[in-house]
Amino acid sequence: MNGRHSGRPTLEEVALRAGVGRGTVSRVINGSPRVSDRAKAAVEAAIAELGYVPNRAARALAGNRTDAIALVIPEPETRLFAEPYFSDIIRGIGAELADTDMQLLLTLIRTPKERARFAQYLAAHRVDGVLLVSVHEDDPLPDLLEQLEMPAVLNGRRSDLESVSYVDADNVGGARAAVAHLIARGRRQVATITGPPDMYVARSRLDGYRQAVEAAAGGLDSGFDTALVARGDFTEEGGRRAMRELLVRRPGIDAVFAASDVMAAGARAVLRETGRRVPDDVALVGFEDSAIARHMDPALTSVRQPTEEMGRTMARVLLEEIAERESVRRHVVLATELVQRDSV
Amino acid sequence: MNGRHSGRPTLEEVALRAGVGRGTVSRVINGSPRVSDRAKAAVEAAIAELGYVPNRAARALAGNRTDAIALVIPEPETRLFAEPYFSDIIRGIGAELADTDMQLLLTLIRTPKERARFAQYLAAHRVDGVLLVSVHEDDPLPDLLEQLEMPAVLNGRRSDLESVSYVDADNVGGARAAVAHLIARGRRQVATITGPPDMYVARSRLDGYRQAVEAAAGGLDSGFDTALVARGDFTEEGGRRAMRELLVRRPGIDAVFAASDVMAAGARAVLRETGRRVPDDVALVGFEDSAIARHMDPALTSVRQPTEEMGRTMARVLLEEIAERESVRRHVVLATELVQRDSV
DNA sequence: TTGTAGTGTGGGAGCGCTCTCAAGAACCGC
DNA sequence: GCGGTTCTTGAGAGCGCTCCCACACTACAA
Repeated sequence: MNGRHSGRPTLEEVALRAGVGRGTVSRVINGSPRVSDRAKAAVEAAIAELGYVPNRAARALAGNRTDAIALVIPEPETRLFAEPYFSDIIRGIGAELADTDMQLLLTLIRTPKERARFAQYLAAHRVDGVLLVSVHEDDPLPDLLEQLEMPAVLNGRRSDLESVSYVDADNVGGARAAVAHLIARGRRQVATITGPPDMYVARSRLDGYRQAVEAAAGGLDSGFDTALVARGDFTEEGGRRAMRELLVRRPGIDAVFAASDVMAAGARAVLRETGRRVPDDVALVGFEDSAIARHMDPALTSVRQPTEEMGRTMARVLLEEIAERESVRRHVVLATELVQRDSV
Repeated sequence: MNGRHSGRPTLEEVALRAGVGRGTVSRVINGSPRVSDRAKAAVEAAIAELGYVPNRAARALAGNRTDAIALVIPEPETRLFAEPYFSDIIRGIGAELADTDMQLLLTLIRTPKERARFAQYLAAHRVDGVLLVSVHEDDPLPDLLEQLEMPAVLNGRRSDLESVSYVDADNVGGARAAVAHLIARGRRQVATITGPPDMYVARSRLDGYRQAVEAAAGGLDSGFDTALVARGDFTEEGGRRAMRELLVRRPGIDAVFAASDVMAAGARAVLRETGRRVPDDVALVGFEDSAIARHMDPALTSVRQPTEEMGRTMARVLLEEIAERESVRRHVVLATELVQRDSV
């Protein structure tokens, strides 16, 4: 640092070198069409020679924007973070943002205090938009975002009536396909382990299950039977409990659709304990196609979500929303796919 | 936005309301001691009444800093990202940063082009410091950081001579403990599957293995025997290949220390294929204590790293380095711990 | 009394950009 | 060849902060 001057060239110096005014340089940098080819070339040359890089802070200050978006992760979910799910989402977001000069801010929220702080943060408009993962039904954040007119995209939705933009996987379709597959393989007593009923994703997967069961008509011992539905909580222990419950209620079960791989892992353990073989005695399907699925024994058939694509889409949708002034809400649902392994 | 004015109060308005000058408000905000109690109280009241939040961009511009640090993740590693390892690191970083008003920028680097761009990014001083995870030996980034005098902390190190600050786990100690445990349980032909030799972490774990073997004296069939060392690459397939190799060379192996859980999973598959039981015929220990370890069958004994603590420490060290003007390099090594499960 | 430190304090200058506006250059049709 | 467009351009005026200097004012020593 040579005293006063920090060493890095400024827009003014570029202008001087290119023999044009500051305004022209600014126009070139921002891709304005109203610049002559000659001026543009001169500016570009000067930028290259000087190795000029715009000062982000100055830009943000003058332009009243930040060129940054926040990825918000509620702390209870940081465990979930450990799933390929999250890393894929993040990779997708990163890929979509790569060609932009948007920055991705990681914001973990763990305490109500931090939540309040984040609200203030938003109110101070320190980001241009927000990406929210794993929202719960009672999450106040989306509403706050809406109220502040802050561009935002959710990963998943809180309900059918979700007003904020979201990108979601086709949970209903995925679950339906999984259960239909079980039925097609001749299973006649297909149970399901659900997620917490206050989560939309859990209800959706249950809906898919129900649709497949009701569509099967005579292919099953019974129609939709609540005794075949056990409630889990997306944890392994929850999967265990639910599986035990199911076996008490209907010992003859020959297939289980678990609404998450982790719960499937719990169920699998109980099946083993009770001397049931997978898939010979009981077929098992999970949801998410996480690492666990591949490493289970036998490898778990599971419903895959296009996770990276979801991340990309979230970023794209958010950028669109930031770009346009009117806030048109976008709702995107991406298809899921059944990945067949050895547990069916 | 009501025309000219964006609505958010500025420092100037706070000053007006508090009946002081701009300088005084700034001093209060930045915790300068040279403010009278009376003035301080007045300013604080005004801030509260107005709900004032400093404008980050203006601050950055005027103060020539950014209050942001970058977490850099090389793309090939984003898979790794899916490990609890990363999420724990990130959680640790987040925890340490929570009380600061530092922002965490997520930067994925996947192509050489993006790498170049990031270099430019750094040169433009758009962050106050950098956190680098999973550095490879030939990674030029740390040197670039050093050259730019940019505060930086690595997760792990490139070699014994690492000059940049780093926070690492005690890989040697962890590996030594794991192998010593195998020997203590009476295993006499303990093999190891290593990581790529151009990774320091892989060499460290091999060192630990060697130390334990050499310390065992008569407790083993032989001393350090290169036939018992097979090279993997931290992938499951690599673990498989290495395991096959070992079985060809020494069919009587009764224990394997894999330098990562994923490779242990690969090894386990081969052991199963060749009709060997774990742990009855061959005991198995991994490293990392990832989710896979818990879900393997039998559950894998593995060396746990204090991951969240590593994240915290990285952030703390980086903040210190940013705070002080002299760049004193810090090297922190945190202890590991053997988590015993059923594979030994 | 005068001098010498030492506190608090206000406000000018400036960080590096974008935006706006008016003026000059170039071009059009008649 | 003229008035009227349209395009291009330079530069002033900020954006909201921090830094720093100078000016009170106090306190105490000479």
